[in-house]
Amino acid sequence: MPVQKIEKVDFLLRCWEVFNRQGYHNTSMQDLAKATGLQKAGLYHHYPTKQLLMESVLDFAMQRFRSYVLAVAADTSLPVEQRFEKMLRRQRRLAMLQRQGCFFANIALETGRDEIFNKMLLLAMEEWTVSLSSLYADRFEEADAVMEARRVIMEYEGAVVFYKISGNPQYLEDFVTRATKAFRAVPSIQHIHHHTSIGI
Amino acid sequence: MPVQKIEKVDFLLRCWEVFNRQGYHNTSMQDLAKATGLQKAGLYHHYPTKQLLMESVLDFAMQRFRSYVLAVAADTSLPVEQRFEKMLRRQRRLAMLQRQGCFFANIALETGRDEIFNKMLLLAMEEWTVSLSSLYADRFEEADAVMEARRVIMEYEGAVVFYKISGNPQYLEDFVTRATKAFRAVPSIQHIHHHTSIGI
Amino acid sequence: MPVQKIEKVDFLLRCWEVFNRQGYHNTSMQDLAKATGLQKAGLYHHYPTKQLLMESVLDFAMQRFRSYVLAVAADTSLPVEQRFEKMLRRQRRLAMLQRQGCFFANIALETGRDEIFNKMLLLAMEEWTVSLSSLYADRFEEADAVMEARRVIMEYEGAVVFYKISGNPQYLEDFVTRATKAFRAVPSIQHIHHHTSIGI
Amino acid sequence: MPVQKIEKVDFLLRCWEVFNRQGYHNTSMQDLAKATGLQKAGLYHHYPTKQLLMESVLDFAMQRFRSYVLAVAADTSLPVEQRFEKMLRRQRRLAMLQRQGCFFANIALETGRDEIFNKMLLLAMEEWTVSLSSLYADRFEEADAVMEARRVIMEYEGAVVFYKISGNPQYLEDFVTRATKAFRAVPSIQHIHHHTSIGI
DNA sequence: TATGAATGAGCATTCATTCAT
DNA sequence: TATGAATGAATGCTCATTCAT
Repeated sequence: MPVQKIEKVDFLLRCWEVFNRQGYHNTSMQDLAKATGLQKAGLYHHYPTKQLLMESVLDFAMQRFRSYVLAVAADTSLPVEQRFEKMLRRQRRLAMLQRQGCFFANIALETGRDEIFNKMLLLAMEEWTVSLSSLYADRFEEADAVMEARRVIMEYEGAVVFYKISGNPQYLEDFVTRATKAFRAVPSIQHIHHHTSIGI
Repeated sequence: MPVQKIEKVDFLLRCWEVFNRQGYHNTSMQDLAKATGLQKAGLYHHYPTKQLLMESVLDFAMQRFRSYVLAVAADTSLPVEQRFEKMLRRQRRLAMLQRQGCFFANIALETGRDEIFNKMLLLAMEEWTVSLSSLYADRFEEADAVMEARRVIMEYEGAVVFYKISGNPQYLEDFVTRATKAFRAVPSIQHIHHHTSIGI
Repeated sequence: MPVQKIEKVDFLLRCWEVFNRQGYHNTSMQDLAKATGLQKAGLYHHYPTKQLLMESVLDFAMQRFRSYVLAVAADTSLPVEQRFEKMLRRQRRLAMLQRQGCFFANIALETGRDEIFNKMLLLAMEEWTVSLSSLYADRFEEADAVMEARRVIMEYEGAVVFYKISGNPQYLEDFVTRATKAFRAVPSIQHIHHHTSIGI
Repeated sequence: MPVQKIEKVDFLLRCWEVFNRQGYHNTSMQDLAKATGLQKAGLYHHYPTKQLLMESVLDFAMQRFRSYVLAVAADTSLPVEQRFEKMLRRQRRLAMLQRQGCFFANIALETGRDEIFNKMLLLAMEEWTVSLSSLYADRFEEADAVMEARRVIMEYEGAVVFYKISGNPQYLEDFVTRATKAFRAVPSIQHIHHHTSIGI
């Protein structure tokens, strides 16, 4: 019963854990009630349907993803390369929590055809892309940066598939190594721009 | 002797369609009965549990994937580049059938944590990797070919995630274009070997 | 607060009737729903499984047996012989309700090998034995009183078997007559004690 | 498939074991098929319904009971007391086979109200009574012998109830001891008759 | 004679949801 | 606001039985 804000966060966190572990359809309101300590009817007091509850959870998951992963990209106190690697490492760590993989992809593949959460999920994926592309913008032009960011996210999602069915974290580790090395291999264009602007 | 109401292949195909459309947990035996024209109890005459039925469906899906996608890699009547592109195009076409994406990834992300189909799924992904790496072997050494094949499959799976929540086939199209171009950009080592062997 | 559709005692009584009439395995939750006026799902709100429901019913049956049959043994307002006969008559009456016989024996023979209700059933039989032996204590020493009580209960259970397959209440009637006569034939040791104590 | 006589006996024996272990309602045709090695449809080839199959099994059980237990009473090569004890010992041994108790009583209490096997069961119980009373005829007049035989059978059935829920064979052992001792305690009237007839 | 396939009804149990208090 | 009680529909699975071959 989220009377205070802190309790609401805790409530959504627990729901997120259950949905992430069991999937959307395989999670019952009963499961959520048990996980949160509320009565089943209590859930309906706050969220009129399971679907709307899930939307709140997706929203909550995006907020957490933003502050834990995406925020790294904006942390200008670190050099770009370090920010890039740190982001990927955090994605990886997230996927390995109880071997749940990527929450967004889990729900995407399970419910994509139902068109039920697609709007939120696509927004999440696009925000992620924009965030990561802000790092690639140091090395590529705008359009290429976005494309490369999306490509790396795709690769990550695929790595998660291999990880999830094998339980082997090496797939994720290799992904981070590979992507980071590739990132470092591209020379910064910021530098060039700098020189140019100074030169003139 | 067996006076079946439906051919086994046809039966499994219909089940595959339903599972692919609705996912494992969200598909009921009733759904499968309706789709195949059998009674619920009739399903149980042939498959003792839903899980074992799904295993047969996974097996069937792998066979079809083998003959429709993986077989292309072995078709030496075509040059390597054409085989590569043809394979990816067929993967893409498969994903776009009723916007179902990749059957293996769908089930992987939905049931991965249950460890229920992981063995079969991992075998499928590895066979796919081996098949695709046989094309990369034309450009890379053994180890690198495998790694590059796996990387491309991962990218494909990620592209499918984007496709599934957006409905936009461009994600898949771009993937095919990108991967094919990258493949063509790498010079064949067959050529070099040839020269070398002749040179000596 | 609890806005129940049916009183708990009434609910358990109806379930007891059904189980007693049809046996454990041959009674479905549907049968119990119909008999109690609840929906099937409603039953599960109160009892998580059929087995646990049955345990509650067994408990309820024991309580009723206690207050209807066993209580007679403790009613010191009646002479021992009358209490003895009254107890047996009440057992008999119970067995003849809808020709159901002895609930405990019914369930015992049906589910005994499953070891599912044995603990409760044995407790019931032992309590019954203790209760009846308190009357025999007027005629026998402790150990013999218990043995004789158990023997008479056994004879009763056998009489019920004959009654149940024949529908002929004479078997039960004869049992009551026989046991009562035998009881009366044994001289009270209370009496002897009396004389002795006076004699000294 | 009882092609030969010996196979039919074996078939019925296996069915008897299953019914005795699981009860009538809790035994499925599937269970019987598995136990006998026949196909389910094969069972229906020989017995049109489960109920009729059970009737054959009851018949078979009675035959076996006759030759294993009741036959002892007719074995005039042994003195009456030994025949009596031997009969009870065999009953007891039968009840302890896999702790199944008395087949007739099991089915009686489970299905008695259904009136479905009562005719056969009552015949069995009466034949048993007659057989045992032939031994009591050595000690009692006709009517008393029958009554006493019935009473001892009842006591046995009750002992089986205690045995089945406790698993403790002492209940059966005590029954045999008690009944045998009581039998021996009654003087033979054969002797008296002899003297009388000779005397005149 | 024997059997694999099939079925309609039913099993214990769970679902998302509603409602009176 | 919170909850115990209730529900109609559905879940995976089993039942006794039938039928074509």
